Amino acid sequence: MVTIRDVAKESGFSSTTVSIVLNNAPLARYIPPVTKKRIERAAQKLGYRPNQFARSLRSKRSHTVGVMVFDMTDPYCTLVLRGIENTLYQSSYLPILTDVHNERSRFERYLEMLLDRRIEGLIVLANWLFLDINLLADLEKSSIPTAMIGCELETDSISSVIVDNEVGGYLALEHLHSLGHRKIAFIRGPKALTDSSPRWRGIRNSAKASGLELDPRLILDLPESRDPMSSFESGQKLTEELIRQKRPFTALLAFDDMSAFGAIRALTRAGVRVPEHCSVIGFDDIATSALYTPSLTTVRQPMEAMGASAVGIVVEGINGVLEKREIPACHRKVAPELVVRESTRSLL
Amino acid sequence: MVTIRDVAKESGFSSTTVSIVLNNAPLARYIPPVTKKRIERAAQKLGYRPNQFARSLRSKRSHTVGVMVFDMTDPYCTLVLRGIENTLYQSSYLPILTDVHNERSRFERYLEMLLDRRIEGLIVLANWLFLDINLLADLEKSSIPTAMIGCELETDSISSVIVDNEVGGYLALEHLHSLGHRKIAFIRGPKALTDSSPRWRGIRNSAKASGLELDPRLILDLPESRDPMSSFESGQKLTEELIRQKRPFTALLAFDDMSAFGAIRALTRAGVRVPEHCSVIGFDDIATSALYTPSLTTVRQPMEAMGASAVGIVVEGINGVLEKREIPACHRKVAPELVVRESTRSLL
DNA sequence: TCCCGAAGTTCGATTTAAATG
DNA sequence: GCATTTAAATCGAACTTCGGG
Repeated sequence: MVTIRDVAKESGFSSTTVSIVLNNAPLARYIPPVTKKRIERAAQKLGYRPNQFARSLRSKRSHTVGVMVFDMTDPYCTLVLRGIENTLYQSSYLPILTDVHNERSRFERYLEMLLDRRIEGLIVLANWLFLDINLLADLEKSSIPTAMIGCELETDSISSVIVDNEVGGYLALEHLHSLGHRKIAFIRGPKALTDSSPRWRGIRNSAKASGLELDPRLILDLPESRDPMSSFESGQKLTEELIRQKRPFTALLAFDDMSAFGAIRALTRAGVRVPEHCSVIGFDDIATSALYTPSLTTVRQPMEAMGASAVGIVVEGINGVLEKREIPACHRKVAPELVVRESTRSLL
Repeated sequence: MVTIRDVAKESGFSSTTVSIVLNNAPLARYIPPVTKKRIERAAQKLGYRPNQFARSLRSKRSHTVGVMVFDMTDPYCTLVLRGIENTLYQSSYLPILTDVHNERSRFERYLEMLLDRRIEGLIVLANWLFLDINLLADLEKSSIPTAMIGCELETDSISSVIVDNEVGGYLALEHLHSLGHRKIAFIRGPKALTDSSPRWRGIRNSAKASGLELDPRLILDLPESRDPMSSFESGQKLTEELIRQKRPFTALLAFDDMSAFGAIRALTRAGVRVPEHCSVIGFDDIATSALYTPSLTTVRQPMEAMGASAVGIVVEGINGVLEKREIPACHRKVAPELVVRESTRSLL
């Protein structure tokens, strides 16, 4: 490996001067262009690559941000990660992505690894269940700026970025109602998911606002689970149940896109065509939703923007730490957006 | 930050002894249990966490493997990444994942960053186009064990793991033929993709073996593109063209699952039901394929296994470097598997 | 005083060589 | 020679201090 001393020797200057020139440090002002040229050419020639370990050891900086995802296979992740990656790239931080598979042991081990690598910030993508996160214990004392996406913590030391579930629920039902649907079935989220209750609140508010009455027998709940795939399967099962029940409904509002796909599968198999005989609306707008047949009407979470926003918070936090400013945690709630596609149709 | 010297002071021993004990180095044999206990308790008490930068600086090891993906939003990636992550986790290497968005500039910048971080191995997931990879230039001299997934290079310094496209193509057509289909439409891959030609070769071989004649007017090609989404759109467009042409066909063999989805969308919109009026088969078995309505019959690439296999090669290569053994590059071709679901149906 | 460059110290852990009883 | 411990050198870069012109 070629070191700074090799460059010094090759160029005929001391390693101090080489360091100053290559880093364009303040003192570089005084160094004549000829010297700079010579040094730069020497570095070029030898293929000098500063050792980041030495540099980090000295500077106590890693230019690294940890990213923990609870389940990479959840399609919800991909676009959020895109947003994170893009924004970090612009800030010249290198993300270190870990996937904890919703397992406590992995969570702990990866957290240790990230801490060992001296990450300067942390972004947690808590996309699916598994709650009793005692990040706090290990994190609060480390004073690493942290942002969670998709889940808000009571603590005020950890920032968060979440979608406004209540508005989203409201939009979804409002859309179905405006199309003339009155007999509507609902698949609610699992109770343990923090998204579930505000989303349902928005639905109830929307119902109240339009004078719609909700039939309790058309309201079902997804079971607890730590697997995104189960959302699909449960969506399918619950819808089959709904059909067996023979209570008529002309539209179905699913908790998320995955359960909506399950519902469509069940309906189609039962000979109920979507959207001709029954409209279906989802939530999230994952990549598959646009590709589905029929393409899915849904409430979009601005996932890339959410990822970018989390990075913004964390980078701001890092700057705060560097300048010894105290930056309070912030909690952002972003607005979702209705995306109308083929799976919903007007009764009018 | 608490250093080894703090632990030394706290325990009453020198930092040398502390290091020996905590690392359980060979010399630890001579150190009496009492001393060890004292040191361990001191470390515990202070919450000592060895500085990886200092350690890496000394040992010249990073315990890190770089992973470059050409496009994270390609659904093909997710499961491969799972396989990579899982296997690296077991080997105690930390993956550093970068997404180059199929952009040359990002590729180069991220490669620099990874090299700066002294990755000990590299895995490249070349899932979609963008060929003229001159990795070689930067990589061969660095002597970092490298494995590519999904794309085989002529060079023999870089290992590869690819699916046996020819077998896959064979399986796909054989399946349709065995169901009684004789008028079959084909959507081939873009010419620039290395997967395209062997896959087509397998199809032709299968046709020959069963005495099936291929109608050139039912054979279309996906255009070049560096966006996985375009595969869907093009699949849809080409199928619409096919339908407009009014040449009858009872089955369609798509290049990949995305184009198959596009085809299904086009067929469905045209009132052709899948699989009642037309069977469709894809390639890859991405996550969405099982969720689609109808669920997609396809040729599965064992993606997790491919990821794991690449890690195996790279870790083996790292061990080789450490022991100064010369490990030749290896090229693995894994067998695909037919997955029969709802989108294909027998004519018999 | 201003400009230029070098010698020496520091970061934190590992390792070699060596000093004790 | 053996068990036990440690001082000092090392890794590579950056910064502080200082001297010569």
